[in-house]
Amino acid sequence: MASKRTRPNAAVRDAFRAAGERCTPQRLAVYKFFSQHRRSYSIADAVDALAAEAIGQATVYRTVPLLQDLGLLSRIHAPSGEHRWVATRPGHFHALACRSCGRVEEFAGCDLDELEARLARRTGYHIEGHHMEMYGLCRACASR
Amino acid sequence: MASKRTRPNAAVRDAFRAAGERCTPQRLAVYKFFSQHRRSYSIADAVDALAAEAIGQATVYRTVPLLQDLGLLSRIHAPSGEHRWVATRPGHFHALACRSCGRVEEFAGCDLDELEARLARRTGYHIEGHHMEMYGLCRACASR
DNA sequence: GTTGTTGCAAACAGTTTGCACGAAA
DNA sequence: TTTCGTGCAAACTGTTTGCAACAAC
Repeated sequence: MASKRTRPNAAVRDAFRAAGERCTPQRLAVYKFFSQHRRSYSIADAVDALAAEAIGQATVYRTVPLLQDLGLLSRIHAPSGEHRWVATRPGHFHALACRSCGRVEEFAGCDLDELEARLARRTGYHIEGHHMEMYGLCRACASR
Repeated sequence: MASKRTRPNAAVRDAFRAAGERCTPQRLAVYKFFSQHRRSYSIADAVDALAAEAIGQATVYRTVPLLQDLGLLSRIHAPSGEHRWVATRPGHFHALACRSCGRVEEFAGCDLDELEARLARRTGYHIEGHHMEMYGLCRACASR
């Protein structure tokens, strides 16, 4: 199950290579941090945790957008406005996030094509994409 | 049409009163700034523009969340991650935003109830809400 | 060997806060 | 007259950058 969501080191390595980016232990560690659990983290979380491996905060700040460009990480918006990050498979992605523990479920089918077409017709906009997230409480947090 | 989207001073005044908040010229000016055009602005935009009326930035920073609580302002997320704000009617709100000029169209019907129910069933989450935005280019920006 | 990456610390930007004054109720 | 809001400036938080040493290729 985890193998469907996260990628083994070799695959991450290939993603770097394909993009002409160097594969360093620090970058692998940043990806590993975010992909260890199926949940979102703030950059501060990552900086704190990775300091234990002597990885500097500048490296974390530089690596997160890189992983995003490679499609390995996605930004989500907590209801509070805070930005958080989740390890994801490349491609269209939506999150259902628990606002209490940070746990995240991915889902793909969002059925927004028809709504998009209708809005485009009504407004004359050229619609390029959308951003959608659901939030609430996971089963464990709800029953607490 | 504008009267449907923005509110006359008296209505804004009432919104403050109803919430037990004082109605000051500064607060009215902040709301007026955001509601003047059907588009989104960053807080920096508001600070710059309102400095001309001798309104301090702390006041802007304090007033924006207040207007949000009153349902007069909504936060949207530019694809870049930047936060922007739009004057809106209270209630369920979605934005279709032009990423070039900042113009915003409101729409309400998002048809996500069924998807929400399906996800809740599948994941066991108690879903409290969602966040959805569309972005692209408005007609004017697309034909340029 | 060449080029890109890292860690550090300093710089920077955006946001919040303490306080004395002034305005709303 | 009391209470709350405002403006200013300082403080604070989160993020970015310059640079010398170092590691990937």
